[in-house]
Amino acid sequence: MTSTIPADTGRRDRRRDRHDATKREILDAAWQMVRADGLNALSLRALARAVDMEPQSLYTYFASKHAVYDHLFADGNHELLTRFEQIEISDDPHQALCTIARLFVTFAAEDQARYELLFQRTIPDFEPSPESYAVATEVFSRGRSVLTAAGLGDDADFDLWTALVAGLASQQLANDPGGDRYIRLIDAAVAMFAEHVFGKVVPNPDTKA
Amino acid sequence: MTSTIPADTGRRDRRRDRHDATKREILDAAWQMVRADGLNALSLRALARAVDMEPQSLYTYFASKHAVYDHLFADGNHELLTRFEQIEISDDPHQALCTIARLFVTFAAEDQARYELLFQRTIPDFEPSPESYAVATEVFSRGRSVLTAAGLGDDADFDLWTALVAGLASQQLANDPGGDRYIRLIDAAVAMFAEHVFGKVVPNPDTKA
DNA sequence: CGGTTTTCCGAACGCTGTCAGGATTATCGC
DNA sequence: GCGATAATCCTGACAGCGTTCGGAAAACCG
Repeated sequence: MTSTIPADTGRRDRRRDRHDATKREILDAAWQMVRADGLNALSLRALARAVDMEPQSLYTYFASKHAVYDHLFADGNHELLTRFEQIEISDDPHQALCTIARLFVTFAAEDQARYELLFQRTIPDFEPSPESYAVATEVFSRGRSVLTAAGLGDDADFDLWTALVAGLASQQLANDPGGDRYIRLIDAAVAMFAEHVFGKVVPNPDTKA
Repeated sequence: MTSTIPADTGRRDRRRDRHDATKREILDAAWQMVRADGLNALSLRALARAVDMEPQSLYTYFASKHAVYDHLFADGNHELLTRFEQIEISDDPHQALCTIARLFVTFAAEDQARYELLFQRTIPDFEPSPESYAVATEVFSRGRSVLTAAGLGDDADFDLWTALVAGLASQQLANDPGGDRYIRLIDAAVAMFAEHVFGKVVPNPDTKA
């Protein structure tokens, strides 16, 4: 983090570093609050209190409340993107689908507020900025490329896939938050999907009841 | 509407009738507003303006803003319940599944605000009252009974089913509001599900690439 | 140190849901 | 129809919200 080399160019940057650090601190506090009280319950006054500021001072770092949401949106997508990069995708199509489905559903189930922010339109007029949306698009295309690598180029198949995975995630959060009632259906769901799109019944010991 | 018979018991009821009529009028205005501006954008002051009242007068009819949401919640579930009762369910399991899936997804796609209210937790601290929740439960059990009639008694199968249908609905609203990009996948999705749970491959020309 | 930029805060505006108290209105028993 | 009663409505107000303005304070620069 803190470089020991006092570079020539590092003078003007120090202010920017401090600025970004404070920004990060505010965002972390915001995450904590939305996780505790829900996405829509976030208040700038409470957020300022959490970071020991007056509410107006937040406007030094964020142009508006929506800008805070926007950075949280980008945060969440970056996190998901990182997980995509860290994970190893099998050559076996069925296995690859299982991996990616599990990745997404568990990611969604971890944090209700984050899920709402990233995948639902919970906040009245919020629309991600182009920069934040670009991250989301990157995540999306990564997921899509895994599907095509598995031999699924058809748009309808992909839409069906996203519907299936999104359904598992949303039901998990809505009907069994903190549990695994729908998470443990992932393998069966993927098997169902694979049977359908690959046309053949793939032997899968995990799906046996 | 206006009965010509001045019944003996109809004296004290007239007040109640007027009361309920105004309530209905307020709720209709509320529906209109949430449909136009989103569920969370509803304001009691704007609502009062729409029905030509002072904001405080609304409290004669509803104990709080949440109470308004609660009645909208019950409204929506009643509507869905009505559709369930009006529709004819085929004896053929596959056909029955198609019907019920189409019923639900189109219902969801019709009204984003209603969908959020009924099936997502968009409003910070809203929780339906026991009476309203009872309607939702009734809807749920109707859906479930159709599934069992189709020969699906397994809990996991039912959860997979709800996830699939909910996924189609949520994706339709999120990615193609007003369109039919996911609605037209319903038959394919049901076929996929039927193949999986009934164990046999049903001939379905639609899923061919 | 002087000058510049960044950060912070006091005050305020219009909005929100909600409560208390009184006036107005509609209904009831007679 | 009249007085009593209950339902309805409005005036006024409170605390909280996101946000803006203008100036003070602080940090940084040469």
